[in-house]
Amino acid sequence: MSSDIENKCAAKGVRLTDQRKLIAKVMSESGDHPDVDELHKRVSSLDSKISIATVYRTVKLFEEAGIVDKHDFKGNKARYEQAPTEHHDHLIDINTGKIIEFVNEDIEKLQKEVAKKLGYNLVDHRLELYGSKIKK
Amino acid sequence: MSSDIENKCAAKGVRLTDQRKLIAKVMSESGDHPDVDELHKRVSSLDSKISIATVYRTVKLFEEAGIVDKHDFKGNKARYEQAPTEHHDHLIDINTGKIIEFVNEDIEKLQKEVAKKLGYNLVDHRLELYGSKIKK
DNA sequence: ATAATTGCAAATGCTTTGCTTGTGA
DNA sequence: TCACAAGCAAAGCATTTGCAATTAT
Repeated sequence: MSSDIENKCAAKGVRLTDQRKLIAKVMSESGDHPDVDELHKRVSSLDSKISIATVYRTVKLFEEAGIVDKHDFKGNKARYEQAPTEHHDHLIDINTGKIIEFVNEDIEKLQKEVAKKLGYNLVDHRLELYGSKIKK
Repeated sequence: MSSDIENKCAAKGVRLTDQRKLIAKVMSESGDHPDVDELHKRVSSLDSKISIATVYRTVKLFEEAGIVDKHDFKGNKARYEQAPTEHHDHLIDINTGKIIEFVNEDIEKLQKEVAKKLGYNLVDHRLELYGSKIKK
């Protein structure tokens, strides 16, 4: 019962400690985009002595290994999610904070074109939509 | 010789102090996207006693009045630019930090469509491309 | 006149880090 | 074994804020 992220760590040669295993497990099972405090809260219920510094160091480690993605949405602290197999962007509900993932190949293609036209290779991008629910 | 931003302040009923006038002037004349430190540096050459707290308070004030835009590009501190008349997005050169502005109506339209399809009205968005220059 | 603004320094909030002890391979 | 990781508290950095003095309208 090693978690998804745990397997990726093994594959990347990242040393697995008990704490990292717990953080990996919690992140693997999280369907949302928790911030460090929230992660620490969730992990603490499994190991009450884990320090928040360890959570910070671990998410950074995972991020640098390409195992998790970090997001800095407007006005919020950094949030994390397990690196997805297929890329997606985010729509943030400005009233509730709810995050919805979406994929749009046309936009992806246009971004590459724009970059190319400006003389650049697209290395990374950030696309976030902020919206309010349409009432009916 | 009142600056562009100064006029907008008057129009919005924002009280104009000497310090604010200087910050408005510097921002009006800036073609780039300076951060608060840089703004403070530029303003200090006109008034050496202006405090950085005032710069922070003023850019926030201008931002809330819709007079300047704030950008939090990846890995950098907040940068500011005079609110443009026509919207644009940014491409950031990951090697030099250079910022290039661009407009793409197709992407804009697609963003609205994506939001609508998810049941949201698009209120705001963030699109940043990170790229490296194509060598020839 | 007087409510708003400034400058300063202290406080904040998130994140990183130094150091000593503990531990995975 | 022993280089690396954890826990703790202190430090860092960008930004905000309390307060007394100053200023714009």
